[in-house]
Amino acid sequence: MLKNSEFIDKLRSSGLRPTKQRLKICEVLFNREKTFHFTINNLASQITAKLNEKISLATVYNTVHAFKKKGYLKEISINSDQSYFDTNVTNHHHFFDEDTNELIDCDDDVLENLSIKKNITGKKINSVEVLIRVASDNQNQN
Amino acid sequence: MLKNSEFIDKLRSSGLRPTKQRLKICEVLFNREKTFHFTINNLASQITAKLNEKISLATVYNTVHAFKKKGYLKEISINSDQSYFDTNVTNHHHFFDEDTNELIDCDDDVLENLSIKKNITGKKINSVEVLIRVASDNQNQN
DNA sequence: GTGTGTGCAAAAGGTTTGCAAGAAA
DNA sequence: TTTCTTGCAAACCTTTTGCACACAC
Repeated sequence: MLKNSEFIDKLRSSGLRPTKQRLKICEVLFNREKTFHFTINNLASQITAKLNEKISLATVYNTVHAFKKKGYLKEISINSDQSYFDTNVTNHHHFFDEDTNELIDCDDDVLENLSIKKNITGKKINSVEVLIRVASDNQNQN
Repeated sequence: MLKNSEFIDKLRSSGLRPTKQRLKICEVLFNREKTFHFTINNLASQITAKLNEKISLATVYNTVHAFKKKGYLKEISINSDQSYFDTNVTNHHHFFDEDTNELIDCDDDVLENLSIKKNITGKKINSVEVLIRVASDNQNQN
């Protein structure tokens, strides 16, 4: 629940100009109690719905990528036709509900003592992502 | 290292007609010592290279999806502009080398005692995928 | 003023689809 | 002969790009 002036500071301190569009996007992304997951289209719709205003898709893409680069957003790996992002940038994992295409955060106690015992020589680990795919219990798979 | 007649049986028993194209794709995918990772374009190139023959991209897509559906292939979740598949359909995890866009299988001892302690109510777990992104140790991330 | 950001439309790139011709059963 | 499969091109959809205009500094 940040104020507009806080967004302006945040952007400026990252070297991003606080433009009208970026502030709108901040408002939709960060001015809420809980973190959440979204796709670009998803986000564009929310901007239109919440703010009664349209921002060019190209600008939404630009901004989301800029925010990701600055560490304000995380991209989640799912095989899907579109990219999912998360405003929760802390280290955590996900359930993916294949019935609804919904992403759900894992609580810390879902995956206790996950640890990587070995690594590729000469490489450093950038991230460890666990995705647990779930579906309705009585669903016919085929 | 399967023979052609084995592919024919395998396909027929899955309800897939053993067409010339599917057998060629089987040959490239399964007639080798080790399992491997590929993208569709990747696979199409290998078909052209190894068999000196071109198979329509649409057919490659069809076949790969049919094989995935039958459980002969696994799709790997990576945020990338294309889909990665694995001929190793056993339960295992991956490193993804962000420098080279290369997938590498995790040995079993990389992730010991990984276990899911809780699940979403009313859902069953279809899969648990761990992706460890790595990059060159001295790479400047920005 | 200078450099960055925006927005539109067009392009790109991977994937899917429609449909007619061909092959398997 | 009936059904499934192939192959091509076109369609599709998400994402990226080029460029002129506008805005932040």
